[in-house]
Amino acid sequence: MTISKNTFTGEYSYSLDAKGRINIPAKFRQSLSKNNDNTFVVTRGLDACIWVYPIIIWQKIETELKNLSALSAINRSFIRNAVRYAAITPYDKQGRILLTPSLIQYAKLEKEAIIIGMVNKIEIWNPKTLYETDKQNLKLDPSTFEDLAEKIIL
Amino acid sequence: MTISKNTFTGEYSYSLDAKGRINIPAKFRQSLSKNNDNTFVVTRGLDACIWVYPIIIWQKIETELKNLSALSAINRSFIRNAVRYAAITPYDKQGRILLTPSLIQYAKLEKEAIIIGMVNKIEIWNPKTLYETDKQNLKLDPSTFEDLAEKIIL
DNA sequence: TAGAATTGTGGGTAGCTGTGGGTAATTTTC
DNA sequence: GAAAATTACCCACAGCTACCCACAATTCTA
Repeated sequence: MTISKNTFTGEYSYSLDAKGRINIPAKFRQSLSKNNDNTFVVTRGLDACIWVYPIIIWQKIETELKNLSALSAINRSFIRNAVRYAAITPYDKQGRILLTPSLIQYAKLEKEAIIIGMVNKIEIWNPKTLYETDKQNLKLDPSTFEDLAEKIIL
Repeated sequence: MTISKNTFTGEYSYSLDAKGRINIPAKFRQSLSKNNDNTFVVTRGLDACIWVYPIIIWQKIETELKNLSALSAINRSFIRNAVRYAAITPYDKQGRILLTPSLIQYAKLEKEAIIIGMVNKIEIWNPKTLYETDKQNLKLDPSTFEDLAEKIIL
């Protein structure tokens, strides 16, 4: 099997139910390597969305965070935010994970949700917020985009 | 076999069926190297068409995207747009891949479709759109072509 | 040139996926 | 300690998808 594990791509539309559960696309679950024990870690994204990591990827991130210098104020605040809202959630028999009320509120999630594979992690968005963020991003420095595009897209 | 692997040339006319499946020309499938597991990746092209990559080429792109830091908002936006529309699709016993509704809509595909080999990737076009785009391109500044000519020896 | 193999296209179906809801166990509150 | 609220786990089911087979047209082969 050459398909890479713990790698996610594509955009999907799913719905958050009354209990705060949301389905992880079957393709994403199948991409999870066995040692993840059907478990993800959810936390606040740096954008107004929820980030979902396979647990073994998250563990690597935690180790890296520990190695960051504790002297820098930026680092301290980043670590605090990244770790503070993180929750471990195995998915149920139907493939759903449970989101915390705090995260649902942070991402302003309502019933409809967009799930995006971001290669090594997954993002959950309110469609409106995603649209607004896309619009904002168009204003970012275009030359940086072009540099990236030249380097990466074949 | 002297033909180089994962290289595609030529133009073909194929049809998209009611289920969103489209045949990949046999010559293109035969050109795929074994480690692709009969699998392509489809995504949005920069023009109004669908790009089809052999999966091992796409995986190189994924690896580079994984190495971009998520601390930068520009990086996040770039990754999101690069992978958002990408779908991994192995071809079936008849040699067809499945296109997502989103991509079909983006390329305005109807029943008839033109498939073009673009060396390291494949393009799928609505014939009308292709014709219009060709016409537009003739109006482009010819100096752009000359710039390219200096970089690429035909 | 006749037969064999391959190719492109259409369609059927079993099993999976996404979504809702129920219930017993557990925790919280008074 | 009892009642209320919350949580964890289970089942149901409609719709869809992946996989299979069929077949005509084309290409290959001897």
